[in-house]
Amino acid sequence: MKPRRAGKTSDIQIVSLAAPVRHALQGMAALAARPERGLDARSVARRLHLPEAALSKCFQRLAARGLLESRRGPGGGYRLARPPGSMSLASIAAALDLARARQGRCVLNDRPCSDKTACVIHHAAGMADARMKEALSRLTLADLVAPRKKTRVPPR
Amino acid sequence: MKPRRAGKTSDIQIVSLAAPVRHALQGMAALAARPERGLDARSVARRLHLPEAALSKCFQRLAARGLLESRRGPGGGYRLARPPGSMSLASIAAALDLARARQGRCVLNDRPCSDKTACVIHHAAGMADARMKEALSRLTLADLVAPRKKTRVPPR
DNA sequence: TCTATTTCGGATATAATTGTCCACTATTAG
DNA sequence: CTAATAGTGGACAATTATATCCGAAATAGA
Repeated sequence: MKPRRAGKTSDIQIVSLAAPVRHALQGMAALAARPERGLDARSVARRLHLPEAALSKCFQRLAARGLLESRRGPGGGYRLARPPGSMSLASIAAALDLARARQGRCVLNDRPCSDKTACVIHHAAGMADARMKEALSRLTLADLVAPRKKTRVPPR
Repeated sequence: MKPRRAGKTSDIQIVSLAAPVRHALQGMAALAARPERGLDARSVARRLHLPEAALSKCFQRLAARGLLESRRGPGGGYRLARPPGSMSLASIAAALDLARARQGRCVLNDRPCSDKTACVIHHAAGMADARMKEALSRLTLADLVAPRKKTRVPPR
C-alpha cells in the first residue's frame, strides 16, 4: 500500500503539457511508426483513444506549419514531412503554439519578473523549465517510436 | 551558449504554477514580512495587485490547513502560524491542493504511464518535475522575503 | 447593545481551455 | 464523370479553472 501522508509535500504534478500538445506528440509518434505511407487522422485517433476531432485539429495545424504533409481523398491522410529523427518534441510543441505561453513571465508573479520578491523562485523555476525544454529539445519522434536509440539530432 | 535558431523552438514556458498557488505564495510572502502582527487579506491583495476575493479564498484555505492563523473582526486578518523559515513553498502549494493534480499521470499520456510510447518523455518530464519540486521544497518563505545569497541570475 | 470590520463557506459568475459539429472543398479510385 | 473519402475552417458546446458575490458569524470599539 502506499502511505498517503497527510502533511507531506505530496505528489502534485507541477510540470504539465497542454492537452493538444500531448495529443500531437502521441499522434505524430504513431505517424512516425510508418513514415512512408502515413495514416488518416481518424484511425490514429482510434488507435490511441484520442478524441478524433481534436486530433484532427492538431494535425491540421502541424500540416500548416510544415511538420506534416496531408493528402486528401480516399486513401489520404497525414504523413511526416521529415524523418522522425529530425523532429524534436520541442519543435512540435512549439509548432502548435498555444495561449498557454506565459512567455517571459515569472513563475510566481504574473508580470515579467523584475520584482525582488519573485526572483528567488524565478531562478529555481527557470532551472526546472530549462530542464524540461532541454529534454523536449533533445528527444525526437524517433525516440518515441524506438526509445532505446541514442539521439543525435541537430534540431530543425 | 549555443546559437539559438531563428526557427525558434521559441520560449514557451512549460513549467507553471496554478494561479491560486502563485497568489498564495506572494500573499504569504507579504505576511512573512511582518510575522508578528499580520495583515488582512484586502490590504495584502491591494499591495500586491492581486484579486481580492481570490486571495481571500487562498488564505482561508491555508488557515483551514493550519498554515495561517486568522482573526476576525476589526483589526483582524491573517498571520503566519509558524516562522517563515519553517514553511517551504512546496508545503504551501500542497496545502491548497488543486484539481490540477494530474497525480501519477504520464506527462504525455492522459492515463497513468505504463504504455511504452510514453515512457521516454515520461522519464524526462519526471526529471523536470522533480527539479521543480525540489526547488519548491528547499525554498521557504524566509527566502522570498530576504533572498539568501545565491547565484543571482539576471532575467534573460 | 449597536455598528463597523473582517473572516468563512457556499453558490454563482466569468474566463480560458478543450472538444465537437457542420457545411464546404479538394482529391482520388473506379 | 461520379461517388466516396478526407482535410479545412469557422462557429459553437462542454469542461475546467479562476474569480466574484453574498449572507452569516465573529470581534473590537463606542
